[in-house]
Amino acid sequence: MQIYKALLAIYKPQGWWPFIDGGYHPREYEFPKNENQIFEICLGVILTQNTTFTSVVKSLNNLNAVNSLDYKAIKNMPLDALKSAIKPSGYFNQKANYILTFIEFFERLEGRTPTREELLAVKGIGSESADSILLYAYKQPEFVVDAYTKRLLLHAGLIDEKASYHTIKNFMEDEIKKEVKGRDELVICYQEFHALIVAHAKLFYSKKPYGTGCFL
DNA sequence: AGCCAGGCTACCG
DNA sequence: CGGTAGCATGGC
Repeated sequence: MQIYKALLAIYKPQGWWPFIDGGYHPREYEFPKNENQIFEICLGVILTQNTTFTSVVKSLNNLNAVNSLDYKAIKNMPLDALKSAIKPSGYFNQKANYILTFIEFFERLEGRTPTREELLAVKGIGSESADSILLYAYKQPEFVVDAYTKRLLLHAGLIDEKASYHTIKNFMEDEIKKEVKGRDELVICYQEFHALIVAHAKLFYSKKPYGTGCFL
């Protein structure tokens, strides 16, 4: 929580998850406001796997340009057109299939919030994507662990080199829960904390040796 | 030129 | 189980 407070003071609220038509929305936590925005987040989560978000924005804009930024339209796109649209995000063959598979899952939900186990059973959705979808699309208190989180915590001496995703996630959630009470407050803290880690780590944990210049 | 990006699956031992 | 090759484009 010391790290969280320091990052928040320096970088300010990040306002994740950004939407392509509205960008970031710091200090506004009522998003997503409708089913289309929920799906846009899920789509962004899949596209951003091992990819920069700027590349994802290009893909989302490509889809939007052909009026296909919703799950019904994507389902009706020719597969090649979908692959072409998401090409900037890389792994377009895999991701196109992941997206179509996810849409079938999303439709079967009929607006219901999925469980973590259900999400993990969808091909293309691993631990980080499941938690990102739950935290940002469905406002569930699930901390998102990514490569940056592990690098930062390792450099801070708070975790072991071989700590698993599950171990790191539990560590973060336990520490945060000591101080943050209330479900809504927890969700906001998880959302901002992960976003702040990314903002900070882009600057100090992208190049080896990781952590060079980190002032935390 | 080479490394990294807001990972995941399949397959290996 | 843990470990790793393959996936692919774009930016620096």
